[in-house]
Amino acid sequence: MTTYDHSTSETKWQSAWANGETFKAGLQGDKKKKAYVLEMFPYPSGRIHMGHVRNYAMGDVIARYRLSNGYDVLHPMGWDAFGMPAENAAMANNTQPKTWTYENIAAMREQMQRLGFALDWDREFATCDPEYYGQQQKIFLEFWKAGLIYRKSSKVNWDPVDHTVLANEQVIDGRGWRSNALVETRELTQWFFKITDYAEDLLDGLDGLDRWPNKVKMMQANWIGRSEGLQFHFAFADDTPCETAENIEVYTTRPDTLFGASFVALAPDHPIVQHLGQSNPELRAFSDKCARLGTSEEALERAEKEGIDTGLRVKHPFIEGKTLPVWTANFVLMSYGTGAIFACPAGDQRDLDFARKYDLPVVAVVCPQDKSPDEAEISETAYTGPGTIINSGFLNGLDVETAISKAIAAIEDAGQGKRTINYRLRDWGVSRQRYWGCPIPAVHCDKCGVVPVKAKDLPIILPDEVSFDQPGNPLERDIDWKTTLCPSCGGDAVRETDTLDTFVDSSWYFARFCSPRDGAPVDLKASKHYLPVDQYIGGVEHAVLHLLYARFFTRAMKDCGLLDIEGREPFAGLFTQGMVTHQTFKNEAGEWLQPDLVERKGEAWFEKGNGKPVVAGAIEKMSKSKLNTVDPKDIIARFGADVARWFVLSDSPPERDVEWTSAGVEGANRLVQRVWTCACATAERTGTKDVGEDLLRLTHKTIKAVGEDVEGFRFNRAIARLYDLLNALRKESENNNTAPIMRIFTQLMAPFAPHLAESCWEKLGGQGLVATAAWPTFDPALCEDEEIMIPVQINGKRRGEFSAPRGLSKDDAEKLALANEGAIRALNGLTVRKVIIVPDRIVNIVAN
RNA sequence: GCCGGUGUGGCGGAAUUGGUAGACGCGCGGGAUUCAAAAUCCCGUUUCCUUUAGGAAGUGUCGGUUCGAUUCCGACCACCGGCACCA
Repeated sequence: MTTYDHSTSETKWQSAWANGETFKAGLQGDKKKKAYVLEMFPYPSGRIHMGHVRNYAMGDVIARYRLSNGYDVLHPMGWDAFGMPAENAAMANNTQPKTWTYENIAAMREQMQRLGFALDWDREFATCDPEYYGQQQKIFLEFWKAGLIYRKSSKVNWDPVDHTVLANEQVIDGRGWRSNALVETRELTQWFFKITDYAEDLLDGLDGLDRWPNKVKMMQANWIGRSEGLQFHFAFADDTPCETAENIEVYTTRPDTLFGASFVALAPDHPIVQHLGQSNPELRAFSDKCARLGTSEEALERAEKEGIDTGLRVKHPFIEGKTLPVWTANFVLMSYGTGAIFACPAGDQRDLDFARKYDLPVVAVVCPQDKSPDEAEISETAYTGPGTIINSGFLNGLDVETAISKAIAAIEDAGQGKRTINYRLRDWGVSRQRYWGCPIPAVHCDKCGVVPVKAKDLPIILPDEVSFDQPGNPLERDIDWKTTLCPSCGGDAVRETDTLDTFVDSSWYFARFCSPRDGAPVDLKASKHYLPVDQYIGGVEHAVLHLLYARFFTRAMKDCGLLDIEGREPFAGLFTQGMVTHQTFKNEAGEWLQPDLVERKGEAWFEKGNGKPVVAGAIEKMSKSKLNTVDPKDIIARFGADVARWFVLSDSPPERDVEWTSAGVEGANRLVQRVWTCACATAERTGTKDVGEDLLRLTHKTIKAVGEDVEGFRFNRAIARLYDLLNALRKESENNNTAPIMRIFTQLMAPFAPHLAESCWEKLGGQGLVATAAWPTFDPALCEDEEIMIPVQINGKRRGEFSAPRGLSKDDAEKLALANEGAIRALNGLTVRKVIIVPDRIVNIVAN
């Protein structure tokens, strides 16, 4: 018997799998019974980290389990390879994004292959391959033809020093991350996908996603934010006409509170405010200040509520002669509804805070059930619940629901507005003023305007070499690349230099995996066979955007005839795993530091080597940009791939976040050695007697439980059960033939520690590869014990227990409980009032 | 700020979803083996009080429903994710 040598074993079995095309889709299992298992593909940052190992190990367990259960498994891998980090690296290291990206991909592929994942590498691609983004450009043209694409002006964060557009992430406290200049907002004409056309469809589709976590469905529903309400207009008061607008269009979900309206508020970037600002410096200053908050909704919402009176007044629609002041306020978003609201401070906390701050009137209009109208007055807390309408003319006495309908009817009758369904979801802006992305296949011609590139001229390939010595988008300065002929008139024209949001790349890659080398974006037969993805696995951080965009793409592609799929949903099953987090560190200059360059002395942290003080930051998900990643290479080198895989799955429930610690890796390594020792000892045993009934029962229970745990993503529990079975196996008498049980153990362990399992399988005389061996079955009769322990409680506290056969009658259970020694002791001096018996579970005696 | 989530021993966590709280692993303590160590094996390990045995408290905090609550309800606290140009 030798110690288990992981590196020999890994090399051996990885090449055996590769040579046997074990994980190639379409070659194993039953073609009619397919399983498409997919983990969200990684951004090629250069090195994999423990978060990747956890993510891909989970998918691998599922893929291997399905393979053992006779499925034709599609389990591919690729690279989400466009995006900003490549440009940043190019600037920092004087290299090209393309070079940097493909080198990273090579390094990460190598690391992943060492982990022995059951992947079909023949289907690999990167989104920055022209073969991929060329197909994406075809999709773009089809969407354009279908009316799903348009251009409009919208805001970007502008760095006035670097002359470049900044991502929200690059705006820190209102300043550019590199230049430290105060960020401005600029209007640019940009490309949009009409995702709002699918708002209702995307919302409805959530109902059918029974294998999605509720939290994700809820977040998506809230994001789409369907609301029913009233869109109507306020006419300007006679003494304050407005030059640019006839009236103010507002949207409200609470028209029942119109009588409580105390002001109208416009977004700071509302056209009316912009216009007034031209002649009102105070107003302009306010708009400018709001613009400096950047474009992120978070920044806008967290800013202190402020506003300014525009001086305009509007007529109240229901109260003759009453007018309301028109303010502009930073909590009103131009992007939602009409960019204008009416405020009823009594019924909305933000409106109330604002009204108190600027001394605007507050009139209670909804009286809660448990209060009388004179108690309904509002002080510091707005009332948003149900109740009876008061102080509201013709709506008085109605409940909220009825009042809403009646108010809408009144406005509609007066021709001032109509019932409207509104969505929070906005159209998807896909323009990026960057080089390292998929070029938008459009041409600007002075004569013909914006013209689509002809499909036969695709792909529009990015230039390989660009210069980053000036800020801004290198494509704009690349005259050779930019200059072209108009596809329509043949005259001189220029290419569109905006590239696509990288979310576009990841919105259909799962479909491309079905036929990765096809001349069309997706081969319809292949997509019909393999889609939808049966099990999609990725971080919760993608719960809204990526998943919503992919759902939109699936619908749009299907409607354009680019995709064939049963139903309209790309991911039938979704599992959102928790993140692997780690403390972040910064030096005095505010630069991120790697955890392994930092050491702790007492309560404080210092840089290793130079001893400079270090600021310990938040514990956040591992990400290359914050340098708080932990590379699995040391663990793999010391203990092997199986230990790394086993360890990341063994302790924490997959959906929970884990703070990274290597404490316990030795435990996983001990297990691997113990399994190998046990397998070797088993193979050498000569005992021929059947194993004991306890072990047999435990084995069947374990087969059942591990299967259920794997299907339910409870890998930590499955592993705990494997420990149990192994412990029992090791205690079994030398005289018994444990080989059949050890072979079952090996199979159950295989999805978690596949190399070790192959070695054990071979040692134990298993046929072929354990990877493709049929999953063991269990006998339900052996999964339940005949004798069970039943606890006895007195007044809810456990005082004893007795052993009894399963299915014991209630009468017998009561007798045995009352005769129980512990129960008798506890009942001393008490009178039994009631006995509660849950069969095969518990007996609770109530006494006093 | 808004939306979603999480909270159980020294640590990661388990608990058949309202029925014995702490499975399994890590760590720690004790022992065996060894010239010694490593490795391995065995035993113990929620806290506190009494020590064969027993009792009390205990699942972020406070309160509620129930014969019985980690599980259901209400309020609060802490942390994490997302917020449309990070991916």
